[in-house]
Amino acid sequence: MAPSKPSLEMLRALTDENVLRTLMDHPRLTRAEIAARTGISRPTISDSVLRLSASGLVADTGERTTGRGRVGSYYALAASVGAALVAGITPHGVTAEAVDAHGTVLARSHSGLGHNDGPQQAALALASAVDELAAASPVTFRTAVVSAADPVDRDTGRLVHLPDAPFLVGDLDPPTVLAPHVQGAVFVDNDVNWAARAEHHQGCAAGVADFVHLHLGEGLGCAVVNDGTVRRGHHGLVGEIAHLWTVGPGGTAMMFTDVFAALGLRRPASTAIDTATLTARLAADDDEAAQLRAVLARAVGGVLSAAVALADPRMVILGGEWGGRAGIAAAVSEQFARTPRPVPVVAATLTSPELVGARARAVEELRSLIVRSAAPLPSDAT
Amino acid sequence: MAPSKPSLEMLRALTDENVLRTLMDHPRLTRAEIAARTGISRPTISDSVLRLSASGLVADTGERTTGRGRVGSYYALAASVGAALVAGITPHGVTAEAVDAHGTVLARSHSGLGHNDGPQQAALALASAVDELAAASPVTFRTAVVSAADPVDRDTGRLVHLPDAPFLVGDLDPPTVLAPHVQGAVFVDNDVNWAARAEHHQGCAAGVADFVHLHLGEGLGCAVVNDGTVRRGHHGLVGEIAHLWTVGPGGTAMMFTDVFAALGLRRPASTAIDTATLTARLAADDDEAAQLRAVLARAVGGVLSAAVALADPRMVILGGEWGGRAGIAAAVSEQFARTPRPVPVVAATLTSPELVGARARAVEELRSLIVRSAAPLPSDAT
DNA sequence: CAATCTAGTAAGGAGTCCTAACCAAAGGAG
DNA sequence: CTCCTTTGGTTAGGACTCCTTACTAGATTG
Repeated sequence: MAPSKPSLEMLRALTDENVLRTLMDHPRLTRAEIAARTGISRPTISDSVLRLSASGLVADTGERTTGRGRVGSYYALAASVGAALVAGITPHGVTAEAVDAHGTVLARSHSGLGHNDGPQQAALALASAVDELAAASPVTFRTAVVSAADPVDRDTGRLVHLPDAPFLVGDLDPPTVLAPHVQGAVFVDNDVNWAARAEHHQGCAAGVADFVHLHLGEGLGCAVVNDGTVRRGHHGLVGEIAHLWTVGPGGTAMMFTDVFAALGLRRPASTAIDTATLTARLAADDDEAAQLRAVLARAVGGVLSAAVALADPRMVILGGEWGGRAGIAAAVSEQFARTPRPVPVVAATLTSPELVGARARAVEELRSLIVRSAAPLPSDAT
Repeated sequence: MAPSKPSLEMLRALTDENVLRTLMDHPRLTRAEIAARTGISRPTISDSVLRLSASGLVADTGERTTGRGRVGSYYALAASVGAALVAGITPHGVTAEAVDAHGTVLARSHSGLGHNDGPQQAALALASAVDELAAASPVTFRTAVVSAADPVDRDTGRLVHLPDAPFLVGDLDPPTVLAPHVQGAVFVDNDVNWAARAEHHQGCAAGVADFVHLHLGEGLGCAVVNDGTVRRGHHGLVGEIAHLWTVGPGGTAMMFTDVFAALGLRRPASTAIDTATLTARLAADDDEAAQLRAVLARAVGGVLSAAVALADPRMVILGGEWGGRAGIAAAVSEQFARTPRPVPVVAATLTSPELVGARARAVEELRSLIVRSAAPLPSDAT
C-alpha cells in the first residue's frame, strides 16, 4: 500500500542487486560484460563492483585470457556468500545436498533408514547426512529447505500426525535438528508440495498457473497450485485429503481413507495403504482387477470433483507409487472425462521431483539473502 | 526476478506516488502536511506538487484559513483523475455506483428486474443504471468492477452457465455492455467472491489470510481466500460446488446439487434451489424438520470436508438466503465440530457485502491507474 | 507589540547515474 | 613488423534528485 520513501541509497542498492543477480546467472564476468547485460553504464558498474568487493560478496577471480582486446578482470560471487542446504526425508532415508547461488549442487550425501526406524533414527540420519555433507563441502549454510513425506505445520515446520493418516517419517522437528548447522531460517514442507513446484517449473505443468498434483502412494496427498504458487493454507495442511468425503464401494459416501479400509488395502495395524497388495491385485488381469480399478477410479474421481470445485485447475497431475501407474491414470482420466467439468489428467514424469522443487526454493532463498545482505551496510573494508 | 534498472526518474516517480497516495487518504492537505506525513522534505514535496499540478492530477483548492501560522495552499486530487464504476447485478435488479479515489460514493442508481426477465433485460438494466449514474455525476469512469450472481469466466468476464446449476442472471457480457461508458478495463467476478473480499477487509474474517465463504441460497457457491487473496482458478470457477460429491440422504454419495433434487427442494423446471419451501420446511418444528436439518448438515459437512482438505481455512463463513440462518449454521457447526479436522464456523454479518468488496477493488484499481498515469509523461502544461 | 508558530522558498551540498573522451593492451590485417 | 580494430577500464564533467539549513511571509497568542 504505502510506497517506500525515495532515496539515493535505494538506487545504489538497486544497482548492487542488478550486479549480484547477473553474477548469479553467470559463473564469472568482467565489469564490461556486467554493464552490457544489465544495461547500466560501465562507470556505475565499476563503482558497484568496488563496493561489493569491499563487502566481501564479490571476488576478483583472475584475468580474462581469451579473446581480443584488453585483458579484463573476471569477477564472481565470493565463496563467503555461502550455500543452501537441501534435505529430503522419506521413510527409506535422508538425502542432503549443498547448493550454491548458481543452483549448482556442490555435494550430496545419503543416510539410509530401516522400515521400522522411528523419528529418533530419522533425526539422527538427518544430522549425519548433514555432517557428511559439511565434511565434503566446507561452506556455511545460510538457509535450509527440507522436504518430508508427512504433513508439515506451517508455523513451526514440525511434522504433524493427522488421525487416520499414516505417519511415515514420524514426529520430527527439522528446524531444531538443523539449527546447529544452518545460520538462517529452515523451510519445511511436504514432498508433494515440493514436487508440484518442480512440475510447475520444469515438469508437465511448466507455465501452468493453476493445477493440482494428486499423490497416491502409501499416503494420500495433493498439492494445490493457484496463480503460480503452491498454496499451503492456514496450518500448512492443504492437500491432506484423507478425510475428504467421496464415493466408496457400492456408491456409499465415505472418507477417502476409509475407501481403502473397506477394500482391505491397508497395511496391518496401520493406516498406510498396502501398495504392494494394491498393485498386485490390479495386475491380475481378471474381473476382480477391473472392478477394483473402477472403484478406485470413482473414489479418486470424487476427490477430483472437489479439486475442480475448489481449485479450478487447468490440469491434474497424477503421481505416487500407484497413482502414476498407467492403468490407474487411464481409468481415472476416462472416468473423469465424463463428468460435467472435465480437466486433462496426466501422469507425473520427473524423477525425485521433491528434491528438484526444494532445490529451486533453496536457491531462490539463498539469492534473496545475498541481495539483502548487500543492502544494509556497505561496510568499509581495507 | 530481474530487478529494474536504477534511475533518477524512478526516484521522482516514487516521490510523486507518495504524494498522490497521501492525497488519496486525505481529502486535502498543504504541502507542509504532505511532507510531514510522507517523511519527505518540504522542498522535494513542493517540486512534486508543482509537477503534479502541471500534469493536471493535483489541484490547488484554496487557502487554509483555520489554525495559527502562515496561511498555506490546500491541494487535493483534481476532479480530472476520474472515478470508478461499481455495478452489482442480481436477478432482482442492478445497482450502480460511482466511486472516487478516496473511496467516497459519489452517486448511486438502481434499476429493477422482474423475475422472468432474461439477459437482454439485464443488459438494458445495467446500461440504464449507468446512464442514470452518468447523468447524476458527470465524471469519466476510468475502470469498472462488476459483481454478478453467476459464475464468471476469468478471461472474458462473461457470465457462464454450468450444467446443473441455475443461471440466475443469464448470458450477460458486462465488459461489452460497459465498454461505451468506461475508459479502461472492466473487472467482473461473482458476488460470493466479492463478498469474501469484504469479509476479509472489514467483516468477520478481518485479518484472516485463509478462509472459506460458503454461500447457500438459490445457487450454491463458495469463495476460497488463500494467503489473503481470493483465488479464482484457471477459468475463474473456483467455488462452483454444484458437482462436488458429498453425502446425500441415506448416506449415498451424490453431487451436492443432486442432494436438493433428491429432497424435492428445487424450483419447478429449474436447477435453482427452492429456498422458500426449504425455509418453510425447516421452520416447522417437527421431526421432519429435524431430519431435513440433519441431512443438510451432513451434505454441507461433506462440502466442508473438501474445503478443509483443499484450502485448509482458519474459519468458515456461512452465508446466503438459507445458509446464514441460525438453525442451519448451528447444525453445520455442531456436526462439523465432531470431524477429524474441525474449523470454526460463523455466520456472515455484512449487508450488501458483494458491493463492499467490489467497491474496495474498484478504489484499489482506480488509485493504481492514477499513480501509473503520473509516471510516464510528466507533460509540460501551461 | 513581541513572541511564537506554520507555510513556503532559496541556497548549497551530497550522492547517483550518465555521456564522452581517453588510455591500455591484445589480436588481426597488411 | 606496424597499424588498425576491438575490448576493458578509467577519468572528467554534467544532469538530476534529494537533503539540510537558513530565511521570509503571514497568521495567532500572550
